[in-house]
Formats: sequence, C-alpha cells, structure tokens
Amino acid sequence: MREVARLARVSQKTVSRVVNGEPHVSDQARDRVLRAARELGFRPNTAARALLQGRFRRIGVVSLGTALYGPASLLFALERAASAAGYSFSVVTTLNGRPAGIAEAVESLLNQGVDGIVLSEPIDEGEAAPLAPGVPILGFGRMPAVTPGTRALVTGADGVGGGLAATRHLLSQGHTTVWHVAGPGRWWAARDRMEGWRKALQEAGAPEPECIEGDWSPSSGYEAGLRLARTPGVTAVFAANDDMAIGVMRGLAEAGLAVPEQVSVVGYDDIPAAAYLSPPLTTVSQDFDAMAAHGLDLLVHQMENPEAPAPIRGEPPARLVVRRSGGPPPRP
Amino acid sequence: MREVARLARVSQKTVSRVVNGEPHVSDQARDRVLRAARELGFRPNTAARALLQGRFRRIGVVSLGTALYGPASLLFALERAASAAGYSFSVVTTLNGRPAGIAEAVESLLNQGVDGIVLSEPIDEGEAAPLAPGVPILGFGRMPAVTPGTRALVTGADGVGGGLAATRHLLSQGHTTVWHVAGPGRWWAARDRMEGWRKALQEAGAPEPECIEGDWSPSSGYEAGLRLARTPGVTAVFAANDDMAIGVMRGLAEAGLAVPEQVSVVGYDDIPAAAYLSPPLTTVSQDFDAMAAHGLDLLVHQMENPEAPAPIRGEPPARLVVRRSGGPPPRP
DNA sequence: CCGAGGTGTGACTACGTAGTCAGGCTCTGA
DNA sequence: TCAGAGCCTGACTACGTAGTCACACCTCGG
Repeated sequence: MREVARLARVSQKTVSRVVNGEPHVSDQARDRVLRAARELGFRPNTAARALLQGRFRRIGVVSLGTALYGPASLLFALERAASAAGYSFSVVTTLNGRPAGIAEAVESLLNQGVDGIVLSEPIDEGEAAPLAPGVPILGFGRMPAVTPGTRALVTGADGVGGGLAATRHLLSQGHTTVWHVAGPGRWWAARDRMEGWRKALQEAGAPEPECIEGDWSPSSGYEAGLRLARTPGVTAVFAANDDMAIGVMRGLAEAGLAVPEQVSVVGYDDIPAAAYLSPPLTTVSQDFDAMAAHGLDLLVHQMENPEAPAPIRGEPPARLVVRRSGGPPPRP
Repeated sequence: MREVARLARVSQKTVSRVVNGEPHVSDQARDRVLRAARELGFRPNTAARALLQGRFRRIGVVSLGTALYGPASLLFALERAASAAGYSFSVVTTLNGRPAGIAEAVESLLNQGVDGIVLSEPIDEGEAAPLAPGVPILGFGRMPAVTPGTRALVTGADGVGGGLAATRHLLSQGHTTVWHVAGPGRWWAARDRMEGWRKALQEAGAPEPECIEGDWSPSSGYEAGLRLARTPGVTAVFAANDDMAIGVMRGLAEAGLAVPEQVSVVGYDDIPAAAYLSPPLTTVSQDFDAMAAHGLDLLVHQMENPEAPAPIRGEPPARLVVRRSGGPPPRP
C-alpha cells in the first residue's frame, strides 16, 4: 500500500480510503490510486485488516465429511449464503466416529479466528459440549448440549414435519401402520424424523412397530429391508433418507416383495436420482438454500448484534414429493 | 499474550516461545505460562501471526457447489488431507453457469490470503483463465488455460483410465460397440472419460457411435436412455457418472428394454447406492482420499518450495467394479 | 582460574492496515 | 473582506505476534 501511495503520489492513508470506498477523496486522487494499484497488482492484506478490526468476516462450518446428499447440499447452500452476506467460508470435518469430534472441530475453527460457527449436522455427543466464548454457534435441527454462556442459536430443519408428512401419506393410502428405518440415533436429524413418524402414528391411533436403526447407508437399508421382508404384516416403510430407502427396496425385492404393489416405501431428501429409480421414490424434499439463508441470517444478526436476543422466525418447511413407491397397500 | 505474560511473571516473548513450543524455556517458566494461558482462556491471534509470517497456512478450494457424489467426496477428502497437513480449508463455489466463474472464485480466494488453491472440478471456460501471481494452483484431471507465469500443477483423476476400463469391460462381454452418455463438454473430467471410451473403441477396432452429452443429472440420463432405446443396435452404454446411468436405465426400462438382458449399462463414481440399484450397477470407483492426499502433497510441496519444479508422481488409478448391469449382450 | 559454548530471558522492533486528529484548502454568506 | 463550515489530505499510531539481538548465567575442559 505504501508503494501504491508512492506511485500515486498520495499518502498511504489516502490509498486506504480509496480501497475502502471512503468519501472525501478527490476524483483525481482516486483515479491515480486506482491506476497505481492495478499497475502494481495491489491486493489488500487480509491479516493486517483482520488484526486491526478484530474480525475476519469468516464463517466456519463443522461438517461430518460424508458425501451424503443432504449434508453436502446444505454445506454448499451455506457457502452461497455466506458469500452473499460477504463472509468467507471455512470447513472443518470431524473424523468419523471420533469422540469429542465436534468440540475439537469447533476449537479448530476458533483458532482460525472465525466470527461465527455453524454445526450443519448436529450430533449428540453426550458430554463433549462445544464451548465458544464470544462466538455464536448455529445448529441445524436441534442443538447438542452447549456449555452455559455460549451463544447458541438453533434453526429447524423441520425433520419432525417431514417425518409427519411422510408417515401421514402412507397412512392415508390405507396402511394400518408404518415401519420406520431410522438414521443413527446420535443424529438430531434422525431423532426429529423419528419423532414425526411417531407423532403421525399416534394421531392416527396406529400401533407403533419397533424401529430399525440404520446408518444412512444403502447397505444398512438393505439389511433392514431383508429383515422387514421376514416380518409378517409389513406393508409400509418410511426410511429416514433416500439411500436407505434404496437399500430397503432392494432388500424387499430380493425377498420377492414388489414395491409398491406389496410394500410401500417413502424416503427422505429427494436426491436427484429419486425420480428415476424403479419404482420412482416418494420422498421428502427440503429447500436447502432457504434453510441456509434463514440460518445464516440468524447467525449474522447475532454476530453483528452481540447483545440482542436471538430473533425467532419461521423456517422453510419440508415438503412431500409423491411418486410411485409410496402407493396404496395390497388388496387382501 | 501480554496479560498471560504478566500473570506468569515472564515477558511476552517467553509466552510466545511456550505457545510455539520453542526450546530454551525452563520447565518452571513453561509451567507458569501454560497455567496462566489456561486460566485466561488465551488463544493466539491468527491475524497477527499471519501478518508477521506472510502466510495463513490455508488452502482454498474452488468447487462448483453441486452435491454430486464425486465432487462432494473429493471436497471432503481434500479437507481431510489439508487438515492432516496442518492447513485450514476455505471453500468458494462458483455460481452455476456464471461465466468467468472460476477466475472470479480464484480472485476471491487470493483476497482471503490463501497459500495454495485447488480447482477440484476444472472446467474449460475459454478465455477466462485463472491468474494467481505467487500462489500455486492445483487442478484435478486436467487444467484450464492458465495465464503464463502462474504456477499450475496438475494431478490426474485418471478419467481416461476409468473410461478405458469401463468400455473395455463392455467390449469384453461381446458387445460390438459401446454408446457413451458423456458429461458436459466443458468439464475436463467429462472429456477424459470420453477419451478413455474412444481409445477403447479404437484399440478394439469398434465403430464409434455418436456420443450423447448429458449434464451429470439423472434427468439428462433419462432423456439419453429414451433416445438410445429408439436407436437400433444399442446393446451397451457407458454413462459418465452413476446418476446419468440411473436415468439411462430408467429410460430404457420405460421403453421396454431390460438391463442387462437387452442392454448393458456401466456408470462412473461408484456411489454408495450403486450396489443396491435394480440391477446393481457396474461402475468405476475412485479412491478420493488417495487422490486428495496425492494432489495436496504436490501442492504443499510447491507452496513450501516455490522454486522447485513440480515433482511428477504416480496417481491412484480408477478401478472397475463389476456388478450385474454391465452383463453380456443379448443372444440373437 | 579462565575462556568457550550453551541455556534462559527480555527489550525492541516490524509486519500492513485503518482510526484519530490536525491542518490547509475552497466555498459560502454576511 | 472575513468568519465559519465544509472538503481533502497526511502524519502518527495501535493492533498482537514472532524475529533479532543483547545479556546474564551456568557448565565444562584445559
């Protein structure tokens, strides 16, 4: 910046003014500075700026690092939202199955100097609660235990609503009850979807079958499908994500059960391939961009108004997408 | 740090020494400093450190921001590799279909002060060449045009090898030739896979049918499938990713063609669901973690030895995974 | 008993930027 | 013509850390 100043025959401070678009600079000086900056390939130093202002304009995200469609979509949506809000974007993944993974990841983001943190796939890790003095944390779905004093925000992923819609749909097709292949119990998203399922059964007075826990993978869905095929009376299955739904359908098919003629299946996520499976998969769709925008709005507001209470606002609902796989129960 | 020093009754410099694990500090002083640091919740300031050292220990990645399995897997693998190498990780997505997207994204990373840049899904954008004075750039697959003077590195994604293996497999099943549903022509990955397909046909002396260009989505695969079903003589299709392969299979099925009995299909990526589709999908698998580790190795080496020429090393090969969908041609 | 070499410590400084403040200039209205 | 009110400009400084250097002290071999 000194060199630019020298070349433009102004002071370093004036260059700073031009670069930051401050007023009170003559057009002539501004012109000379801009020309000099371009000529020297000047790029303001982020470190110096951050040092002076005490913040990086950076948002950090803790992700599990799995290429699952939902989490990956949300991650990219968050990047777009952060970028639109003028923030840069750091990612840390927790090593799979590592205890204290989230707390460690949060720690690493704090060391990087982020101004806000997002837990895109909150997991209940028991005691290991993230602690972030001064830096607000946003959780999607629900939040893990948080150390008191930490500024935690929550925005819904509407897993309950989605599970409710999926299960209601199956019940409305005439099934007497609906089986559930859940995600891993530590994920809040899995718990939410299960809660929605349970609610729908209760409001319909349907019996609640034992729930099978998968790990989001098609192979766990496949195992569940084989097991459900051996279980008498199974006519409708709600899987907590599309990958498991694919596995379930495969397991049922190998056991000789046709979908949707003999068993109806509903998934969750609306992966792009869902409409092109055999049969096309009825599933629950989420608007990740809206979720990310809404969540980041909360977070940025909290970052810029440290004292203000977290505003409560509506969040984008999950939406059922009806296709063939969730058809009516078999005629006896 | 001054406060820690005061509390520990040492100089600020000694605190710095302890924090950075430098030698020549008595156990006694180190102990006092560590205790004081813990008590005050001290966290070294990244900005000041970066300002002094002229680098952030940060790697930036340009991603297209699509939740496609391959790109998302590579992104997370890169994060793991960067974290293992002691670097933090920034992501910028290019807005879909935006011209000059990559150059703009690179610019934004440079403004953040990253020490190295990865283009995880290089795209040929014609004139808009990324320009990065001083900061090395790594491209996966092949590289877009790069302004002279930019330190560009390339690591293979072995798309050619994968396309070759997929096509050879189909030919070895007895098909006279293989149709190809390609990815968007601007993607180097799509070009590589197509080149592998073409090579395999040439070495077998098989005729080269016209290639259909998709956009990686199942729906584009579906369109291609419908079109191929109307084309006489189609018995084998190589799709440039699994999503399109799913669409192709759906299109063929709707036209009454059975896979693999009447048409064999091979995909690319080995998405988790591939093994659980109907029929299970023969596809090409890549070791993203190995690719990322290898690529980051190159990049970090170049970052830390600016003058050294880029070392050339072997890269992890793509591997064919044989399942049912790529079966033999129909008996006449 | 002395010098050489190693260890432990702290004062001082620079890194590149933006906030503060002071001062010179121009323009306006009396 | 002059005071007052802007506008434009630059000197100075602080931000938090690590590199450099100086120095006191200790140990050891000759």
